[in-house]
Amino acid sequence: MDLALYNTLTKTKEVFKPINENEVKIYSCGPTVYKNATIGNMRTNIFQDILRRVLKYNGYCLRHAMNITDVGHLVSDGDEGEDKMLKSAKEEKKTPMEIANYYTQLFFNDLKDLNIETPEIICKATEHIEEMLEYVKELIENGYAYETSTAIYFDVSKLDKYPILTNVDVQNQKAGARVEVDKEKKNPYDFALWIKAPKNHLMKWDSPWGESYPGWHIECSSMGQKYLGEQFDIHTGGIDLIPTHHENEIAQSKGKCGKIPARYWLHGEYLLIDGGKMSKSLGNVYLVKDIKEKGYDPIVYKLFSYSCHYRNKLNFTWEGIEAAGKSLERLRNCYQTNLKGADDLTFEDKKTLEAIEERFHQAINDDLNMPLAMSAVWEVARFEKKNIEVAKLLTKFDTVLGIKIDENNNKKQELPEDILKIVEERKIARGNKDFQKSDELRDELLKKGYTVKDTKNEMIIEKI
RNA sequence: GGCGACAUAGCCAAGUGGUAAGGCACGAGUCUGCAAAACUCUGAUCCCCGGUUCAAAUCCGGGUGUCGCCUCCA
Repeated sequence: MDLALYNTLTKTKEVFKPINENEVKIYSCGPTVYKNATIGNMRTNIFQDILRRVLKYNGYCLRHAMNITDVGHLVSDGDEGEDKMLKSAKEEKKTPMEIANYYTQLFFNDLKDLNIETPEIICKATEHIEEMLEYVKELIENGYAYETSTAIYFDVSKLDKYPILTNVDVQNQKAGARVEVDKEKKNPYDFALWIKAPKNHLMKWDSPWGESYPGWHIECSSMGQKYLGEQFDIHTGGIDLIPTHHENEIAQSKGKCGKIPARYWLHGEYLLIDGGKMSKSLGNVYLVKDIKEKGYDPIVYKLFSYSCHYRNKLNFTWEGIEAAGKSLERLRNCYQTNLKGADDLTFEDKKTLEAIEERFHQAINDDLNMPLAMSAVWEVARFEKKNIEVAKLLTKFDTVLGIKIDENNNKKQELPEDILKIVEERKIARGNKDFQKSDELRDELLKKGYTVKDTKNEMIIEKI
């Protein structure tokens, strides 16, 4: 069954054909570790995780690299201004390295909470300064870069076409309409490859141009090439990276080796908050931590994101999270029910399940259509016959979903002794059909923060 | 000003030519001493107008509305 992916490069859905038959090489633009990753960032990571899992479902092996930007990301891409790492370091009175390590750790904690697979290769910008310098030198040798008093710039006019990802008329754009123009730049769209460090600049390295530091785009080009080669299969990132970062990565690669670094470019759309953009000024920036603090398993957010295709905007609301929370609970319950199910499956049943599995596979292979795939998942979850084979199929689906469907919602909790005592009393009262006392004890448990659910055979006590 | 996306039931959303997936909420029911949980059932002709077609939510034209990008951003 063919896997089709939407390629930003060609603006069409294409059948995916890897360069090497069995190993798919992917590069994902990772976090800039000077601040918390938001649930918006995480939507992109979830999308990338789905891509990984779908490729594996189709039998591919992966070589997936993701960078950690711990230097070189400027406040303004107009090439002046502070490095973000330095800005945070100053604000938090820490060294840039401390800041980077701290937020890198938080980032990986989020990935773990969301059950997102870690790429095979994690590469830090600060550990690849040599490679970046080499890359810039080659660009100069190839005639694609020039030096000014402040930086080494990439000369976009040397390219056959720029930009290629978006429809912008570079010639007729008003240069400097909103940003101050560096008079030494040859073209308004020229961007900095390497920047000469001002005095007192904290993060800087020796280079042929004195103490200096890398521009934003060069890290991805050089690390991508180092770990995946001059051209690899898939490059991913958020949609906002298209016009600047990815455009310039392509420019750099063309200047160095004449190739566009990846054949397929996949971009995840934005997450909206209450119908609009997430922004600090609106006070609607949420982190994974916030979802946890509201009492939800972070995986609820992951399941929530499956309600919408990755190339469409998804509107985040707490109502939506509540809905996804219910769904996750039901799915896990269904799995447990099937695990213990003893219904026999007929030949027809098996054929029905196979057909659903087929639909699931088609959905994920149709440009990772998770909303459609989920409808197949629900059909299996609601399958009238309860059998371990059904549970196994759900487990198979979960290799793509990654929602830990086999996690038991009702796992026994350690209850304090005073609570256990009340529970025992209530069991006796119910045994004697003393429902008045039973209800009183239920109220008492509620006051102490525990809910009670009576099922046929047992009493389920849960902490609120 | 330039570029682009979207508009489907109360909400989140699939579907891109043959008479509308799925989830949540609501309502009804089964079960239960009750409650909760669980389970079952129930809902839309697809922003408006015009056109193409045997046939359109789906294609074309024109409106209206919402949002995003063009400065850093997943």
